[in-house]
Amino acid sequence: MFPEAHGELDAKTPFQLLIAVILSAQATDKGVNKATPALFAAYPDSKQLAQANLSEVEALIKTIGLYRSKAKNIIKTAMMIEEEFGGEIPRDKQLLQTLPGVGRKTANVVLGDAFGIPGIAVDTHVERISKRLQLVKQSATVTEVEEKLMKVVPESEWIVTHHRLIFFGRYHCTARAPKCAACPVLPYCHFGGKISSK
DNA sequence: ATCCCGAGGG
DNA sequence: CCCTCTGGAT
Repeated sequence: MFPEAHGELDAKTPFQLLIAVILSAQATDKGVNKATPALFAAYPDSKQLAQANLSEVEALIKTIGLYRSKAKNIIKTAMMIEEEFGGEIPRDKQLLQTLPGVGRKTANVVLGDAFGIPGIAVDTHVERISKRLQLVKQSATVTEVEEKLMKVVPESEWIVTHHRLIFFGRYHCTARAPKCAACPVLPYCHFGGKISSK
């Protein structure tokens, strides 16, 4: 079910992963992982969450941020999984994106981490690094970043590359105060270690 | 382009 | 205090 290395989100099933990824928008994995145990204890699967009370779900995920829209979205998503997809998570990017709260990035992560389907999800880290290393121009959209990376990286390594970029972005090439002095790819970086931590 | 939102880091 | 976090919908 889970082929191998996935992200740092805690989830026992594809459904829980889907919910966790929706919740992770503009939030840290750590923050999501703090809230999901209680959430999944109360609503372990789509059948349970589809019948959940809105304000109870809001209370459970409040600490994550953006909780009002996220509570509404995950309940509606659970309802759609039950009613339109027979209780199964669709293994298709377009179908996944019909679920509320699921966009291009979330769909890619779920397909890759739950089903091993190759793709490169462009999140804030991947976008930042691609631009600092000038793989794409500063004004590039997330879609352009995704296309560029898929062209440069062989398909068999898309998922691994994605996770490496995330890890690099989260712990080294951070948005604020990146650790340029100890950077392995400093010679390839346009900024050459002088990113003003503005 | 803007809104939604709280927690944690620097 | 201000910035950032595996964005998505309007």
